[in-house]
Amino acid sequence: MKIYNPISGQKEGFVPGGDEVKMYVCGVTPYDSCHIGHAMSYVIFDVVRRYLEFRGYKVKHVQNFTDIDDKIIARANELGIPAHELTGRLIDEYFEDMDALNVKRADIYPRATEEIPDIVRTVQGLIEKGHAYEVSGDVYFRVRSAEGYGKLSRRDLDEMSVGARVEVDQAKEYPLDFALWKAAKPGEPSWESPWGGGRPGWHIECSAMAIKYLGKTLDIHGGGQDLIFPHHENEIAQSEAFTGAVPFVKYWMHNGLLQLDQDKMSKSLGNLVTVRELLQRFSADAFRLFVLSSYYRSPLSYSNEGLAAMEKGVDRLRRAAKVADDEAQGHPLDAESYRQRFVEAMDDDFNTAQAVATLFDLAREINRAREEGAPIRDARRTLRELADVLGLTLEEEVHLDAAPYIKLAMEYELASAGEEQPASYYIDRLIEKRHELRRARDWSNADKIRNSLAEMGTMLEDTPQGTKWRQER
RNA sequence: GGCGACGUAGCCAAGUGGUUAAGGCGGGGGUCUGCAAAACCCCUAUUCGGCGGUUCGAAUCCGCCCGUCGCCUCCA
Repeated sequence: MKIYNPISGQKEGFVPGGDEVKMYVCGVTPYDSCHIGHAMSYVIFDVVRRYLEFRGYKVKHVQNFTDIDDKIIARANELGIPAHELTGRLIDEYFEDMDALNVKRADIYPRATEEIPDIVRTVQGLIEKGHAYEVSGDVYFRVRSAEGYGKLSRRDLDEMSVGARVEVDQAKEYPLDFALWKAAKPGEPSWESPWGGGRPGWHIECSAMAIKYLGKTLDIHGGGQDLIFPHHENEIAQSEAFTGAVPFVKYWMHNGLLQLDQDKMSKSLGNLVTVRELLQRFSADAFRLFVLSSYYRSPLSYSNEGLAAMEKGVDRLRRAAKVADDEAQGHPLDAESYRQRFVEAMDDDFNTAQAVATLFDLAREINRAREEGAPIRDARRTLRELADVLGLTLEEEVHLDAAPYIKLAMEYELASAGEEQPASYYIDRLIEKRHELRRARDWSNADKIRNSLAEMGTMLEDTPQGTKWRQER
């Protein structure tokens, strides 16, 4: 396997440090609902994790919640609730959203507020080693003391136009020094520390938690490209300074950002689509396919048209994965070459676009073999297995409101008012009715039923095994 | 201003030195069907933003130009 390493700028062979792949993914700061940019990132790293497991690696996956920061405090104040109540609520929502997207849960989800002792210990260690200093209750990291600062984001301290966009804080020794610990202002949530009441700075909790749960050296550390600077650069600086182990991370992975209407989708710009809004219109499979049809490092532009196209595509895969096997005779379709292509693609820095293409080719081959009457059971199983590596369930998500179907069934005297069978019951009745009409060669009335159902998104297909229906979104 | 990406068919998107430039969506034609739908088959970029250069050979390497975007500030 090869993974692109942003520090060297090249794809490098993947060799984990031990038996277990140590993987850390930057989690969310829960001050608002998850949007599809987050979803994209977590889908990508979910696939990284699934693929590693598929390849036989044992993976320990840790993902944090930064559940204390300025925005959380501001938002909680706005809503008039304690910060922990806000974050608790949003973390629950996060899990619901990710479950709906079929994102596997990480092994551990540490929260900054529950790791304060370790964070304090880390800050203290950095002070003792001369990499950090305290100024009236705040503690800053001494960027100048960090070996190779800027190696991830390719920045040179001397060339950075300090203060060009941010006001320089006079308390710091050096403008780019960043806060490890922030003294609490009155009324803010705070924790005790050797420097008085306060809370952790943004970057330190990731280092403290990663080191605590995964050790001094991580195999994979993931996040959005927007985290490269300053977040990940600072994580490297403080982690390496604290543990002395270099590198802190063997393979950094950064996903390109999701764009909407030409701009990056972000909370601060307000141009976002939440995961819930997305899932009202499209299936999780369609979204995953959308994300996985391009390279994880490239930016991607969200559009409803694009998602709709993926919905059609995923439908093809679903059908191929579902088709009946019958009692086919002859040489079974061998899907081994497709599995190989899939593995080859994924081995090359998770080339999911090629992997997806392989799935479509296999689907076509399955359909063709079925038409020729060859056994396809094994091939279908392979399709499902490979789809699962990409987190695609290939299951239809049908939840129909029975009311319009009852109404239609009543027109044909197939139901009476007050009945409450599920929608599928009435669809079956209507299909039977249509059969009668077709047997009587009353095509126009038979077509009328089919058209009425189609208007509700229920599409009929006449096959040798009888009439089947499926629901379109 | 500094750093970094990217520009491939109607749309999305792989491919990064050498047989016919993946795949999806859309479009056209056909097979099947009462008609459809689904599925399958065929077609849909002689060409990879533009101009030069290196090379036996470039979408792929180099230079310049044009255009788009991200980061440099909270962000997945």
